[in-house]
Amino acid sequence: MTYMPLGKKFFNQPTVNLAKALLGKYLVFKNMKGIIVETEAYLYKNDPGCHASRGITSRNAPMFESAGRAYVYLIYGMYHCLNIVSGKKGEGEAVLIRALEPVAGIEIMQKRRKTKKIENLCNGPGKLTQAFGITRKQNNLSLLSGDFRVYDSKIKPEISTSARIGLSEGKELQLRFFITGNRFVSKPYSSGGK
DNA sequence: CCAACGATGGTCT
DNA sequence: GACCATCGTTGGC
Repeated sequence: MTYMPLGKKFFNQPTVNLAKALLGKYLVFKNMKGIIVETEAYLYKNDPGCHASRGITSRNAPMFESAGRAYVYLIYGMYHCLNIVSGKKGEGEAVLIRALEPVAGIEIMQKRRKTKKIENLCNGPGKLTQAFGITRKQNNLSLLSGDFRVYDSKIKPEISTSARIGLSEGKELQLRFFITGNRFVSKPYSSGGK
């Protein structure tokens, strides 16, 4: 690994900037590595789709911590979603990691995901946490030290923007970002987002 | 190809 | 008791 892990300064940029800046960077957890190819921003102001929009609760408390932590929660009783907390302490903002291009630890991911197909290992928020073995044990963990980090890269991706996926509120906001044309970006489910 | 549905459990009202 | 920042499967064309 020739690149450096990113620190405070990187995570402290405004949430939308961070959501875009994360594209093309490496997410590293233990022996697994992937290139971030799809993110969504969740804001504290005028964003009813954000978990933090109705104030602090026991679930969303990590979102109100300082930038650079993991916020991991259980969704639909069986999957986990990984966010990176951003914004100022007390605001309640985060970036959802929605898809990765697998780089290392692929055999473990294939075993956990019960498929050999590389494109199907990390192309969705519930899939990438399953592939990486990320659960609520990683909730509120700092990415500023230890074996859970974001590494810099030289990749300068072309970025596309769209509405976020799967929300019942805040659907109109254009806060989803992904690398244009990347084949590891999540596929929309035909049942059409609720 | 696309549309529909159930699994499954924590969190919030 | 309702709601979910999801996914795999099923069934029709």
